[in-house]
Amino acid sequence: MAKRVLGELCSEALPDEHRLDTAVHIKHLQAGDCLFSAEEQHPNVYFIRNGMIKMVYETMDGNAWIKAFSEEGKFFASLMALEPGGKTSFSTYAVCDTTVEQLPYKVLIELANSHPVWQKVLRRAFEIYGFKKETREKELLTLSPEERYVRFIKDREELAGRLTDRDIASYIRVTPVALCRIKRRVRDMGTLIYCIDDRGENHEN
Amino acid sequence: MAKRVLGELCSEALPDEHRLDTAVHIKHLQAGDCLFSAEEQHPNVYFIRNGMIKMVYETMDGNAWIKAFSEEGKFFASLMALEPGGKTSFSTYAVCDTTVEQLPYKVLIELANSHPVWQKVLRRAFEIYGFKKETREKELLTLSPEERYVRFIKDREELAGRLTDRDIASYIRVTPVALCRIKRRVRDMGTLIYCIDDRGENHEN
DNA sequence: ACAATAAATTAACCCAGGTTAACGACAACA
DNA sequence: TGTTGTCGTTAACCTGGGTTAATTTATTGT
Repeated sequence: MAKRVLGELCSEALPDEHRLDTAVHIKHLQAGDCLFSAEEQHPNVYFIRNGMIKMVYETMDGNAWIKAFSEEGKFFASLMALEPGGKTSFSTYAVCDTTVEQLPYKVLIELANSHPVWQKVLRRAFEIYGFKKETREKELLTLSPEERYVRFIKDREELAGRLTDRDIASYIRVTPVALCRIKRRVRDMGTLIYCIDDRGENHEN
Repeated sequence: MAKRVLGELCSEALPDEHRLDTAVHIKHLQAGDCLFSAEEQHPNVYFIRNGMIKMVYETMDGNAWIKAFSEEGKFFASLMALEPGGKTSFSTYAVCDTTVEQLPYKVLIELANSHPVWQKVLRRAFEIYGFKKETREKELLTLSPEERYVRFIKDREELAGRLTDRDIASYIRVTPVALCRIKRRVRDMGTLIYCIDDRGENHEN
C-alpha cells in the first residue's frame, strides 16, 4: 500500500518498507474539510490515495490563492514545515471526498539515514518538487491570466473538469468575475479562429 | 576550494572531494555576459565564487522577466536541464563581473551513488531549492507589485543596492515605468507615515 | 572635458483586472 | 413546494499597470 504510493518515485522494493505501514496514518476528508492550516507545525508528508487536495495561501485581506492541486497517486508536503521547527505558510483543503496517508517526515529521514536507497528516493522527490515549482514560477512570470487559463484547461483537462470555476480562478490568480470575462473572450476568440480556419478570412467586425 | 563552496550545505569534510576539483571548470564573466541560454542542454551545477548571476525567462514578445538572483557563495542550476535530455527554460547572465565554478551534475550523481553522505548533501540542496521556490511562489501569488517591491528592498537590501532599477523591475514583474510610479508612491507614503508618526495626524490633503 | 549611450523619470492614453451589486441557474434541504 | 445558499454570469465603475514618447539624469568612452 505504502509501496503503491511510492510508484511515482521508485518501482523497486525498498528496504524496511514495513516501517512505513506502521508509521502511516490514514485520514478521510469530506469535500471542503481542512487537512491542515497555515502557521501550524506539520512535519508530515502526504500521499493521496484518492480524491484531491488544494493548497491555498490565505491573505490577511481575506483572499485565498491556490498554490497547487494534488490528485490521487501524488504526494505533497509543506517544505517550510519540514524544516525543524518550521511552520506551513499555506493551508490544505479537500476539493472532494479524499483519503490521504500521512507520514511523519522524521520516519523518512531515519530511513534515509540508514539506507542509501531511501536517501536517493528522497532526493528524487525533492527534485520532482523543485521541477514543478520551477514550472509554476515560469507560468506566473511569463504568462498573462488569459494565457494561464488556456494552458491550464489544455494541459490539465481532466483535473480542471473536477473543479469549480471559483477554484480555477483562484489558481489562475484572478477573481471569479475576471475568469468569466476571460472565458467569454476565449470563447469569442474560439469562434473567431473557427471563422478564419473555415473560410480563410475574418468575418467579425 | 570546492569545499568552501559547499559551505551552504555541509560543514564536514566529504569523501572523494578531490573529484570535484578535477571536474570543476572555472568561468570568468564580464557584466552582461551570458552564461547559458534557454533551450540549451546544461546538465551543470554552478557555484558562484564572486559576483552575481541573474536567471531570466525571455518571452517570445521580447520581454525578459527575472526568475532569481544568485550571489557569491550560492549555487544554482536549471532543474529541467538536470533531467536526462532536459533543456533549460531560462537564460543566465552576469549582473556584474563574475566568477563561477561549473560542475557537471553527472559527477554529483556519481558521488551520491557511491557515498550516502553525498546523497544526503544533494537531497539537502534540493530541499533548499524547493524552499526558495516555495517562497517566491507565495510572493507572486499573494503580494501586489508594490508589496513585492517593498519587501524586496527591505529583505535583500544589500543585493538590491547592486542592481539597476531595470533589473529590480524585471524581478518584481513590472515594467521600469511602473516601478518608477511605485517608488514615488512608496516615497510619498513614506513622508505620509512620517507625518502621522510625528504629529499624530495626517497633513496631506 | 565632452560627446555618446544607457538609465531613470514624467506625462498621456489605453486596457484588463478588481470591486460591487444585481440576477438567474441550480442543488440541498426542510 | 418553497427556502436557502452557492455558483456562474453580466453590468458599471474604478484603479493600477502597460505602452509610447519626450525629457532629464547618470555612465561610459575617447
